[in-house]
Amino acid sequence: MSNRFIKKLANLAELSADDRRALEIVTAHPRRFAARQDLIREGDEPGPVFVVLDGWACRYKILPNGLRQIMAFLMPGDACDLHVNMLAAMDHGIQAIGPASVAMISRAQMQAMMHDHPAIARAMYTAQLVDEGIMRAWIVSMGRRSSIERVAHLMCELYLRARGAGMTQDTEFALPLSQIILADALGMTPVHINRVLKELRLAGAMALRRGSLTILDPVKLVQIAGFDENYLHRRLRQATAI
Amino acid sequence: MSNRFIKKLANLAELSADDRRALEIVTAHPRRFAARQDLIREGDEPGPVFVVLDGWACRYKILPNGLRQIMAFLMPGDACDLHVNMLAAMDHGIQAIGPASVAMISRAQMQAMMHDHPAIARAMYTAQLVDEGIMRAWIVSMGRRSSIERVAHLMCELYLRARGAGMTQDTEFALPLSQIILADALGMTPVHINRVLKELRLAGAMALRRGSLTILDPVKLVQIAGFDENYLHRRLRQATAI
DNA sequence: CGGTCACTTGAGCAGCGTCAAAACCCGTGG
DNA sequence: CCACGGGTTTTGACGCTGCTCAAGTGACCG
Repeated sequence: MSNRFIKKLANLAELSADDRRALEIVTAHPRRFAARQDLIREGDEPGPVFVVLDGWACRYKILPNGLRQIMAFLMPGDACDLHVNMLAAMDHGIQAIGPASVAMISRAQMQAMMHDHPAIARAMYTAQLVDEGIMRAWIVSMGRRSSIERVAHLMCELYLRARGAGMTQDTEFALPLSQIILADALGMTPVHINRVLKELRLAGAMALRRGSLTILDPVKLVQIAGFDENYLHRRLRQATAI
Repeated sequence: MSNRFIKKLANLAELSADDRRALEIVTAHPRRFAARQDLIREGDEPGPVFVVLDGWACRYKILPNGLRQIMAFLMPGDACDLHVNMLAAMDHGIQAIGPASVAMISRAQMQAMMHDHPAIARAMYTAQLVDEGIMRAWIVSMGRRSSIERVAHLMCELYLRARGAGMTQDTEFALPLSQIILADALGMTPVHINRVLKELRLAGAMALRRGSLTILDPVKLVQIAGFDENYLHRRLRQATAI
């Protein structure tokens, strides 16, 4: 029975039974985090690599004036940077959004595994590239999209990512993000998020309520967002030599 | 006589004479690009790793409606992602801003060099982490800073990065970016950029003109920007094992 | 059943965009 | 050397998107 991490990596590279076993071992003893608990804080010295197995987390930063900006969502299956611990201090925090279960893989473990399992290494590097693509897409959204386009675009992204981890049923999936969290991620105020969600609902594009998102009209949603899934790199280069 | 790339990497790891020689070789035959010429376009298959030796470039994306968003500046010494060619297609373009000189290092060359020169590998990975930190800082800026804060923050960043590559003299450095380019990078309109630059000039914080930026009052500029240099990781972890 | 938190809605405002015109800069060619 | 032309910079007037402030409703939990 494989977890979300394995499922996600399997989308990015061909994994042998042996590879899967190694991943099982390394994620066997996750740690539980409470809602709003920090996995690591800005300024802390980086430690193990985090892999979210269950629940959601986010990377965030608090400005001097108290405003918060979320820079990435980590959903089940997502890991954070491989090489962080070359740095002396974290430049941002990572926080559980709801209760979450997180595997913590030491640098040594990680290195051994990637050395012994090239396919895993390949998948991890690819995942990292996709994460960078997502960051760039966020920059584009914040810079050049209107609020309704921004919200629609994020929902398209999260839906596809959730589907990649096998977390969607049909047109619906669990999205445990409050409007406050969405506001912090999209650089808006909660009240404006609320109005935009209403507009999207009335337009018949999507409906977000009580922790789950329903895509009412995928075509319309994609069109509002100006969404192009290129950057998620679901179609990878075939047979990459290491 | 070492180039900007070597100078930058030397800030990130202890480089031996041998390491430096390897870097010299691999950057010995740069290619020249004209202003506005693409190094690579969105949709293209990724090829060699680019290293900007002279001039500036930017990562960018054009939206369906014709708007452009710049997601990163590459100044002399900067390289682009190590592992890109695991992906089938670029999700963004890279373009020279003015005339530029760019080394193109093949995957094979890069891998051999990083294998034979662990210090170079370390420096490259660290540079990559810093670049990610910069992207996150841009997200924060776009989401939660006012236009004047955003401009001031970018200038602080560019000044420190330029200094790291030895490209500043005292309080001034060459910044060959038009107001149009700045607008595309900061998610604003050129006319508003213009007004903000005027405001910063009148406030006695900084003056940008004719391709060069003068910091008039560093303290004031940093204060306006709410700038915290953490994310550039100029203080690295000591003696990192690989 | 009361307290806290998230959500919802309205009214008014301001930061930044739009549109437009003029001044400037610089390379080019007569 | 000067006139020309394209791009950039500058400035003004006006409007819209999204923020602020405020009040009220609903959901969940102890």
